[in-house]
Amino acid sequence: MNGIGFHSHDHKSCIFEAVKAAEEQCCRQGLQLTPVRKRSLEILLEEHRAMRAYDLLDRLAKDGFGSQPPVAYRALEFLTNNGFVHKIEKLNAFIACTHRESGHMPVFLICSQCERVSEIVLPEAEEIWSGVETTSGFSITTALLEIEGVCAACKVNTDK
Amino acid sequence: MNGIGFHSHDHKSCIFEAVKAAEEQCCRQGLQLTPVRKRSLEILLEEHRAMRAYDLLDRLAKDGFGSQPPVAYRALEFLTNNGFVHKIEKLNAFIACTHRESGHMPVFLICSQCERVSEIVLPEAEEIWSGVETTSGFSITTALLEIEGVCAACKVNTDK
DNA sequence: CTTGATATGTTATAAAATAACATTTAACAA
DNA sequence: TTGTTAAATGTTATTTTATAACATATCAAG
Ligand SMILES: [Zn+2]
Ligand SMILES: [Zn+2]
Ligand SMILES: [Zn+2]
Ligand SMILES: [Zn+2]
Repeated sequence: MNGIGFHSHDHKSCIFEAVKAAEEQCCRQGLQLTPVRKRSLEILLEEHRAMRAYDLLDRLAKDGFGSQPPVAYRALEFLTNNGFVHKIEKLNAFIACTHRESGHMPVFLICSQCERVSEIVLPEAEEIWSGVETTSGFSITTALLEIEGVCAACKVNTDK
Repeated sequence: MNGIGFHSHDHKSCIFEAVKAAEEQCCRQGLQLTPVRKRSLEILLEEHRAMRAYDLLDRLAKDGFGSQPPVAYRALEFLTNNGFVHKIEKLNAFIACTHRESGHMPVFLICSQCERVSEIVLPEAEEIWSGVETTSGFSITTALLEIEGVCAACKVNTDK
């Protein structure tokens, strides 16, 4: 067990399950989870935090893959396009998805102190988005919700 | 009148009012709305769309201000810190705020076709954010909600 | 007048992302 | 088999976005 993403969990099985789910989804949808793509997903899952593209690139290069920016950006494009990874725009960084429901619109809590990022479920989200569509006549394709602040753990530390 | 931000409005008075409000707020809070800062706000208000920092810089340089990146970035930092301008993270671009309530958390609709951006009010927002705080123990400082899709006008054009 | 704080200006550099093109790989048709 | 394609990977070069570092100017307080 390991304290990550604001709370402890069994990280090894979490990686294993996520990779397996990705493999299955790729199989079903005829997508190619090639070595560099799979390894990128694994690295992001292992880190379990928002990683910048160039940090991922370093890791990939050490593992014998190409060492130039497009190597990382292409893998990230594939992974984000297919929902395995999300981009945190505020951080120019990427994080492995921790929710297996396809097509969900991710919501992130970003702690300014420990820099950890937690992907949460906002049950009201769908309802809100459809309300916006109704009142504005705007057809939503993607919604990005990034919430910045101080996580519970850091608050405790600060109080001391 | 001019079609901007998904709907028509009196743009000149909209600029005038916003600049006046900024001046008053700066006066009240002891902030300095210096020439370059004021001009930056005016340009963003005139454009009434998301502008990239280097586009703003070009405009400032033409108006006799400095021509190097920090000139634009510093003005933008002042304006965003004080709520006169918002950054659209998805576009790496900046847009003048169209809501005068201080401390509001902005919500943006970004049209993928015409690239126009509209800042909207989401009445449920405060309630949702505080719900997140309660359930997660996370203290929110800022929330970023960027919604991408197709605006009503572009939908009509596409249907034709 | 001096000092310190704030703002502006510059040069240089860092960080993030993409364009363009060559090479490889694997599936497929002739 | 062999030629033909499409997808993926690799590289070099460049663009786009943002900041560091430092010099100069402005102005109010002491
Ligand atoms: Zn997710
Ligand atoms: Zn934290
Ligand atoms: Zn606003
Ligand atoms: Zn549109």
